[in-house]
Amino acid sequence: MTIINNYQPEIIGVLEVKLPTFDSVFSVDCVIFGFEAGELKILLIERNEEPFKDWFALPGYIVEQDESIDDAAERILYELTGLRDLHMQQFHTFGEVNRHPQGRVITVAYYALIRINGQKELRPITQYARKAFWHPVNELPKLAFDHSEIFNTAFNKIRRRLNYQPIAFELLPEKFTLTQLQSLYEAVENKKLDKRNFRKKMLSYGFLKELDEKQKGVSYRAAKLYKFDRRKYAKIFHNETEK
Amino acid sequence: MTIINNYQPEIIGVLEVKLPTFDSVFSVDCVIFGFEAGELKILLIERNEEPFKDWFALPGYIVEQDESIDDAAERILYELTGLRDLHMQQFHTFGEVNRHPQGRVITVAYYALIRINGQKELRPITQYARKAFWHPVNELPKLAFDHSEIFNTAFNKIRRRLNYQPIAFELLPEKFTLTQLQSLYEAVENKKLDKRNFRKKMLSYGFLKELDEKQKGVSYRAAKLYKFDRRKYAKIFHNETEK
DNA sequence: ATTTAATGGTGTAATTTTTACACCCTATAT
DNA sequence: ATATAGGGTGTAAAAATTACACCATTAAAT
Repeated sequence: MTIINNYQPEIIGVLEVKLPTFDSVFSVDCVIFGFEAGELKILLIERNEEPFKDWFALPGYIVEQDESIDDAAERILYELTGLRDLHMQQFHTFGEVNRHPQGRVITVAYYALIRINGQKELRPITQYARKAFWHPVNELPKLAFDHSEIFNTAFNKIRRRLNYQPIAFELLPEKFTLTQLQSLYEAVENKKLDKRNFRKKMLSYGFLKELDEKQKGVSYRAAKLYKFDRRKYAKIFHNETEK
Repeated sequence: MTIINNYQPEIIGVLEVKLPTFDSVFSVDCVIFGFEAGELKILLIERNEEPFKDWFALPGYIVEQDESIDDAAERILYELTGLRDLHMQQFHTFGEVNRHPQGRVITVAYYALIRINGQKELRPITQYARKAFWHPVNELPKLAFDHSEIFNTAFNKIRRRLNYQPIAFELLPEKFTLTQLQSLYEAVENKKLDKRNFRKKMLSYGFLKELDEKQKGVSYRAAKLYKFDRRKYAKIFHNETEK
């Protein structure tokens, strides 16, 4: 049984006491989900640095000393992929001693869900990523570090949250059809749903706003477009927060 | 916009590259729930060290360099309270820059649910806690650091999980009555439940095993005792894991 | 102009789940 | 014996979920 042992307070000023420290690093990793062509995808980078140079990895890097981890997540995602202003949600911290080959690195993992369409080009700002790209969540390649495990944890999380958090609407364009919404649910849950029951249920919640617009550019009967009404949702569900 | 800047690889051996590091500390904090006398309680310590000397706080301390955070959580809880072999579950990491008055400390928070009765005495092993004790979750005092926020996050988490994870049984004695189970649900959800409906529903799940025993030492009609059947639960719910 | 291909859009009945609700039973203490 | 305190049970109404199939509309192809 190890007893906590390296706390040897040292008086610096009148009231300051130095914290016990050792070389340690923490990082954030981001699992960014998108939905395109009926497929669920995640954002990967191709690493340009050792270790795992040339491997695919989740966008992630080291947290600076003077930024919160939430801020770090936003900054790092931007620097590695060019994406910003997403609502990222922390979901788990991975702290195995040997998860990084070069030393002790604890990583806080975040996920976010975004619309792929209409996003500006993916373009890493730093040299640490050679490129960033979307990859379908089925048939994922091996990823650097323990990133496959991080991805699996994230996927399980959002799969579970899909049915009690309004996360689907973050993946779809602002205006979407009920069929698009349904195919997203089908992709995440990996099963077919009944069209009539799905529509009945979704509409019964009362937070979908039917627009006067229709789909355009399709070679078949155009579907009505809907919007997610965040205000109504908050009213109905008493603004339950999630942390 | 800060660009990642302090990664200056340095060749040490043939293949080793030094990681960028800075003084940083991470810790774990534990929110341990117990249930006693119809009340939900958590485990607090009275601090014996600056900062926040003499304050009440969640049991928590600094992770060692060579232990995983999961291991650290178990060790630290033991050292501060004398409790061990709980199943702790990580639930959130708190990373605000100024959450610790003496420097940058990121903390990974864990929760666990345990039976208070039959636990051995609470007895801190280290000097960092003067004592450890149970305190009802209603009327909690101000806690050190951001521990009140950590507690609130934990409480919201378990409140939500109560209805889709078998966590209630970790709080009760191995053999319990349906009334005890119900009063636990009522304490966590903070509302009265209907006795007949509650029993009907609980029993309908099929994972409660009725024993041939009855309650003892009560001055009224003794109630039947039940056990939670973990194997049946796993069968019924396909062993859904939670991370 | 007609046909084809592709998806849009709709209702009802059966089943299951949830809710609301009140009284007698039994063990102990007096 | 009786008072006390919680133990234990059923039914009907309402709500939610499931299963299930066909006609409508549009653009493109002919």
